[in-house]
Amino acid sequence: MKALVDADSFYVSCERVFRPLLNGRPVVVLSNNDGCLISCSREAKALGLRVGQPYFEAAGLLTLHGGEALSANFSLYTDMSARLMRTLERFAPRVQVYSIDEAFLDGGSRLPTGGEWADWASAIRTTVRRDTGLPVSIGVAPSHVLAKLACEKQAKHSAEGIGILIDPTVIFRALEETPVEAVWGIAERLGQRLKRAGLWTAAQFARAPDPLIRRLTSLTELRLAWELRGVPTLDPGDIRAPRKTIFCSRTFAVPTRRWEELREAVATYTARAAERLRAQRSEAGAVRVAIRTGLFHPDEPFHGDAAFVRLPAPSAHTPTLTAASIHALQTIYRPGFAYARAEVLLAELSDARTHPTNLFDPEDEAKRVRSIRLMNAMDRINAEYGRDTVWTAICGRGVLRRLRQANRSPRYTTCWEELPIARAS
DNA sequence: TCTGGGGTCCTAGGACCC
DNA sequence: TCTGGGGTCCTAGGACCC
Repeated sequence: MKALVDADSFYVSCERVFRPLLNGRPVVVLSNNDGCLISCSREAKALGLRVGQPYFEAAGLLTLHGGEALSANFSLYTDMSARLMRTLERFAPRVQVYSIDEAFLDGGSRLPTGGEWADWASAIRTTVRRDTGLPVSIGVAPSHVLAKLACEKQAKHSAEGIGILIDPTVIFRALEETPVEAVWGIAERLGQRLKRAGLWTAAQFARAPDPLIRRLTSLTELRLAWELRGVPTLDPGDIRAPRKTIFCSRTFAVPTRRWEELREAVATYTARAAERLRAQRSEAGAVRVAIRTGLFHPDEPFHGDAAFVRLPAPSAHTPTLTAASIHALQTIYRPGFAYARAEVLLAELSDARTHPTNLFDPEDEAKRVRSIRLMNAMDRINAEYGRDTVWTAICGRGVLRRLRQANRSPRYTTCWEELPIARAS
């Protein structure tokens, strides 16, 4: 049996833990630059607001109903997520962290059987609420996709916040009531393709012959069908496992035509990505840089391009990676365009601990060891005294580094200066 | 005026090899 | 008219997730 634990409106709930006055009101959390909605409270959803919607479309309605929009505070959310996952580890031998706000708990000898699933799930909800302040919904079923369905279709709509899909007739009824594009892993495009072939509901999809599914879609969707039949075929992975690629990108608060500013941005994103690279003890074998102009200005000429550069040897050394990414940028930059976004991708990652020692060139090897020590020192200083305490000069302090964040809450749990203060009254 | 930032997996097709 | 058969590796792009 699998259980999916999913925090309700996670980012909004994190904010509410420290500002209970936000409870019961329409609240949204915004993406970087206060661009889009990335989390909506139940009350905000009731107003018709949706994740992904641009903020300027939602602002009026939100104000009208006494709502509030908060800038994203990822330091807070990341820390709250870690607290949530630690709490869940008390309830199952195996916890697979699937995203910042979801985890699968896997059945084991410590889990109850039969009719006790609801009690077990209920205990999890109570404990998480007490220890972290976060509301969660829980779905229990024989496979990951069914657990997700139990969570989305039943738990989220019930007062208890718990959905159980174990009995085959109950499962089948739930599948009949679920449109095929509401299945986890099937979105609009695939949904249309399946419906054109007559598969309108999750039940029809699950019962379709394998060759038909395979002809219409890929292997991924065939596995989904098996999951809906109650056979686990998916390994949802764990976000704490080492990443295979590391990505850092931003849309600029103000577009730029200047090479120097673009170079600063690319250098900065490379440094950020390299920091995460070292945190997971990896090295990158290649760097990919992409830039593009804005998407929403039809009068501005469009240009977008990407370049992939392979390094002579895998590296986690920020200056080495930066030199590669700036070289890549040089090959794609075209003067005169108003660039609105840059991306840096570190690829071909390998384990830094297995980097072969260069026995034949002791000098080169000594240089490599020194560079690792330097990077470690930089990371430790920035961890202790704040992210931008030391940085490489090419990153600059340019305008592109700043984001619009009109309404960011304090980093209540990760910054001494911003701890909440309790006063006796 | 104002539209995010991460990831994963799969497939098709091109280039190349013998 | 008729133009092999088997492989690998790489990349772009599609589709999905939160």
